[in-house]
Amino acid sequence: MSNNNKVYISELTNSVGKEVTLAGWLYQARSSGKVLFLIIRDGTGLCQCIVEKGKIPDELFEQLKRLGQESSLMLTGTVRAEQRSVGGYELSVTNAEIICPTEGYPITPKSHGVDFLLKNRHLHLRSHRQWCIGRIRHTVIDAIRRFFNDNGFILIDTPIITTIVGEDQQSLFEVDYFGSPMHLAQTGQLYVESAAMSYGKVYCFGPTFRAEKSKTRRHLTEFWMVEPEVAFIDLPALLELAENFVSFIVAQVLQNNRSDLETLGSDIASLEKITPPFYRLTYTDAVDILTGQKTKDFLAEQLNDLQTQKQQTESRIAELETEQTGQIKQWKKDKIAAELIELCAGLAETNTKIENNPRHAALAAEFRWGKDLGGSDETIISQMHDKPIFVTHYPKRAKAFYMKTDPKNDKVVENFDLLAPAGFGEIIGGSIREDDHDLLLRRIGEQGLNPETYNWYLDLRKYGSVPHGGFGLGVERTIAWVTGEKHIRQCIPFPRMMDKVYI
RNA sequence: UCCCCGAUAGCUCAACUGGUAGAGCGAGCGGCUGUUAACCGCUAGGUUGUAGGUUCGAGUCCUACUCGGGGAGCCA
Repeated sequence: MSNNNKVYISELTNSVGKEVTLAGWLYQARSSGKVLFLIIRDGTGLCQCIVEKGKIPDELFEQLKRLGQESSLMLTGTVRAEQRSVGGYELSVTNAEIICPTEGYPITPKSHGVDFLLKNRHLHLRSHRQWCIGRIRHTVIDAIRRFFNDNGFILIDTPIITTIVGEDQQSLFEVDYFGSPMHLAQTGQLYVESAAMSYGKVYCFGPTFRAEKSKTRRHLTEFWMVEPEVAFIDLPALLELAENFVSFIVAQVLQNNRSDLETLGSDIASLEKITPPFYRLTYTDAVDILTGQKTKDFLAEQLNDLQTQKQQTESRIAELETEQTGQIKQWKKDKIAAELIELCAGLAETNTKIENNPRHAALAAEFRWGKDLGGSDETIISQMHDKPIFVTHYPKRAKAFYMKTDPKNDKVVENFDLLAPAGFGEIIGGSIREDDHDLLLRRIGEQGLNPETYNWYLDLRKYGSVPHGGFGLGVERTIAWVTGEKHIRQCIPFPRMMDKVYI
């Protein structure tokens, strides 16, 4: 077969009426006697290919009819616009070449469990949803680089094997470095700070490792983080940078991945609202909100909604169960059974929320100034807003040693978290850094860290110290928020979770 | 670290208070010229996570363990 007319599915719009060759994998196949409907994927999209008996040799028709899912093949035919077809185009096949016939591909077009799919992650990446998420991930990462590169930032690659504790000593991954204990980087921040004193505006972007014993939908032990750092910046300007940055990422995804977002069922209308300015709250405001009547009412209303939702689901389940016992076709029964499984899963989730609601309400009401905001507190604040929220000026004792004490109030630091809206929670943490040598040294001591390890970091405060600051954005959390994907593990090709690495 | 739930065919799940282990998908064979997770007929496919216990009898009850899911805590 000649490869001269080979095109990608994404380019079919330019080939209507022409004879072309597609090379790809069989994603799905249906047959209706003398017509085969083969859906092909080639990495750029899906295309339904029509094979009619009589238009190709009989022997080839029989081979194609028996072809298993994920067989690789090349199909030649004429391109036609077709509304009914996935992607909007169809290929009327005139010739075909089977490259590798496949039998027993484990991931079928039916539903599968989480564990099974993670064990088959190397194959699951081919599935349509995962493919869409991967394309959005690509856009997010490209947008991150583009934003900083176009705004005068210099990329600095920070080390992965390191001696310093950037965040928390409990969550370090130890590495045996020729007999000496070292660990994997929890952040590149301290290194980008020194680079900021050379270039002014810098960022690092790479994998980050945290051995947190957190088994939640928002945690990975290996994740990607981008950390800009700017010399001569104050907190208001840093917030402005962060909101422009996040808005740019969302805009790029909306521009480049609209069909992926649609496939995933993402909330596009909400994403379109993500423009500066974002909401700004101080930690103290947040505490007032959490302990105030508004939150009480909000949670009570939410509980009400959940109860209604629960009742609706339950009556629907009862309805289906009655229907199931009647005289109906077996396939119809199975459809009902499948719907029931889905409804029951939804019901379980609603029940968990109902169970958690009073607990979260109690936690919020009893919240006292000085504690770090818990996961549920963040969720509540984020649910009460339709745009991202900056929470600034946290109590000093809940935060890392390098954050600058607020000159106007020495109980708080000049930091911020950015909470994504609609209950998603934190995607950015950042701060102005302590630039006074003696204050920083004291903070290092207070945290029980060894000052000698930080000699080079303290040097930055000895030789031309300037006000500076930066933040870190979690890539997978951002992708999960933008796509509406429930679990962060779907947002990285090969996830590493607490106690669990599949492949 | 704690709490809750689960483990049955390759996959997703049934099997009421203990009584012969089933269905769909997938696989194989056959039918159907416009299917959208197509449909219809037939066939194959199981030591019910592991180890013990109770019982005439255990997928079902009890104990321990292993693995998984969800949540809490903790944490960007």
